[in-house]
Amino acid sequence: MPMEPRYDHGKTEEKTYRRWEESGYFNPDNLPGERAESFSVIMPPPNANGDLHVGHAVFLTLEDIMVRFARMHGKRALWLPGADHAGFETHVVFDKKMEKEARARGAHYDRAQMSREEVWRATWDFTQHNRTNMEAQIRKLGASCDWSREKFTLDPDIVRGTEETFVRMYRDGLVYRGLRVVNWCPKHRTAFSDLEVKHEERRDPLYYIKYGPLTVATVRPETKFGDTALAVNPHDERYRKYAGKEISAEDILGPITLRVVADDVVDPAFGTGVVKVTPAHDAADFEIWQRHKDEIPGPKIAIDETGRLTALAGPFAGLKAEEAREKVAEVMREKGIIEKTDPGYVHQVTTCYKCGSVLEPIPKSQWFVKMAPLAEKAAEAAEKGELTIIPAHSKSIYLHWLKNIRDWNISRQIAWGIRIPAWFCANCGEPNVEPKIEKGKGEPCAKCGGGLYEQDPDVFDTWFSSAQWPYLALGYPDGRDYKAFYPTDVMETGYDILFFWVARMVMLGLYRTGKLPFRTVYLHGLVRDKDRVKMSKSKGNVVNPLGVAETYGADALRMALVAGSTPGSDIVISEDKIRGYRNFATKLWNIARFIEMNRSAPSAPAAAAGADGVSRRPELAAFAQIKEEAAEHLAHFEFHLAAEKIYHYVWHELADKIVEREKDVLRNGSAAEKAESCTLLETLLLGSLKMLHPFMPFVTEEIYVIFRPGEMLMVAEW
RNA sequence: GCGUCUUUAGCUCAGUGGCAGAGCGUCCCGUUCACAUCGGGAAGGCCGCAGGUUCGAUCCCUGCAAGACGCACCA
Repeated sequence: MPMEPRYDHGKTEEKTYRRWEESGYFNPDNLPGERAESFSVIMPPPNANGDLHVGHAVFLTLEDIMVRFARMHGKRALWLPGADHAGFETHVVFDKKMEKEARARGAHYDRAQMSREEVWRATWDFTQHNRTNMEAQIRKLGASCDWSREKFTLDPDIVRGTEETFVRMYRDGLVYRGLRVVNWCPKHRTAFSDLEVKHEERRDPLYYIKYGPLTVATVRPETKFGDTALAVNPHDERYRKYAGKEISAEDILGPITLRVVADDVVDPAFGTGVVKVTPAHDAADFEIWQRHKDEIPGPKIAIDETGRLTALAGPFAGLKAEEAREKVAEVMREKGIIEKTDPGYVHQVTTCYKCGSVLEPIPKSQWFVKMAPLAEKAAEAAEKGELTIIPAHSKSIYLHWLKNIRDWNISRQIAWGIRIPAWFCANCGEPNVEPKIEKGKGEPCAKCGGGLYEQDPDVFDTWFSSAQWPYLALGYPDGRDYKAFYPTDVMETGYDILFFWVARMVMLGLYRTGKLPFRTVYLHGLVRDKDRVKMSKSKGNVVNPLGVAETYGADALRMALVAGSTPGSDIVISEDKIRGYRNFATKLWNIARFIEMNRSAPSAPAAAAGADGVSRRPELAAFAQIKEEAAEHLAHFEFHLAAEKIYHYVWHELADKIVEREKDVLRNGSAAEKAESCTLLETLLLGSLKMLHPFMPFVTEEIYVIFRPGEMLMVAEW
């Protein structure tokens, strides 16, 4: 049957994927032949809260290339797919969806009107629906992952494993309950880890406020209702006489008395060299209090969880902190307490990475992971070279972070996630991680002897369970897959989650399994448009990978994402580039069509007849050279170099030179010459298809089956 | 403040211690040919700047400049 004059990806991609999937070869257990060596990659589970975006297409392409290459090299290749419940991320997406739906009904959505169980159930349904949708999208891009092993991050065994890790870490002293000033978002009403905050530059007035004989410079006069002390540097001659003494002052709500403590963190050169200590609303001040607990009072809550001033603020109670600022300053000015105001002070504020709200530091008891011992081992693995990070410079970024690490707050005040398996005594509030608790009853409380408990309402930071994904998804500790495929070979993901995810997987993997979860980390960049602008929905410059795959074919998109993109640097993509690779698929199709027409022409002798003469042809040696170089590039994770080399060979060598040269032979040569020519071209074509298959799996498979009916390129030898 | 990266053709990016590359764009020519989703050809570069190492540097080293990003409790 002659080949279609045009390659129509729309007609064939879905069919081809189905053929792969039905073959069962995505599952390493079903692969043909003896396969002693295994190769495993865990897919970063996409968030089950929306459509795939082009960033997903990047990692699906790169990982698929690795896996297909390994599979074609006779390895037991496993690529384990998953879906992420994505705790807080999904919480936010879900809220937006509910708000939108409520607005459409002319109603108002209020999460507080729903019980925890209702929220959970609705979010569950939402993610399961998205998950199905997402799986179909992953298939469209040609990902050869083993669907029979697919995991969800809330599968019972994952939840159990995560809880177990928490309990073990608690016993080992690596998890503790601590009262800290946390990063609190007054809009989302939850705390965040230090990674989830953004620092933003602001220009605000700096108020110089009189405290009796001393003056303090601050940008937040509204926090003064939470003041419990003043602090100066112990070496500051100007204030030595005040250190350790109390000062009295006329303040906004009447006279106050504050003790002045001496502390090294105070920079004599900044402002007046005197700091007001507000332990409830500033992390640094909280630490000053911790160092001077015997001398000064602890946190006084002047701002609540909604970001409004409390009763401590007297007439200002109920105002949002930012609204109150200038009002408080105004009254102080009237009372002559403000010495001066410097209007243009540039400083950093921490904001919510999701909504941009200025975060309100407030003191809360949360669960923290003690990072230093974990980080030390994670750093050591990279320093010793047991863990390779690509690109190499990422290693210094990784190490820099690990060496300056702070403890990790893993408590989140939302419903969607894995609930923390900790209990508080109903009587005295003492936290307890150990007792066997059924329906709130357990062993007597160690502190007060009570036997009734309430479970911590908080859930884990999603990254706490994600950090355990490689070994939990493989069935640690007893699973067959864990034994066969752990440690995995490569972790391929974006550089933007090096700390969030990669470093933490290394830490918890080492902690729990004693082994690195992967030997190599490959980091890809962010996708940008052709003007180098980061893609975002609000800018309207997003490339929808499914739309592109629809228009130009998944193969074209894949090549466009790989070619010209070096590891760790951002990926620039444009429609022109994608179109270029669509043209390449067409070119390949036409090369094949030309060869196919000639070999099946009535006058053509059987191709095999010319085989003897072909083996000596210089084109074969040249091809072998190209193939070796491409393999070398792939082995070194230089996907872009391999892609370009193969592209260049197929178009500018095979098509432009070899095929053109052979045309003459095919028209005018003897029967033997024609046969040799056919064999040569077919050999080079099939070899090229194999080389190219990991990059452009659909079109190559589609052509291959025409030449080798009944066979499958996916499991051919590379 | 600490750290990382980038700087190469009009644009977006590869690359190499020994004549500087691709895609797109531009210009010219070409469809009875596998392919106009194509072919042939052309123009276009102080490889950011200044030093150093070297027989030789776009590449290695140092400094500088510009830009991007990450980390960070100066109120």
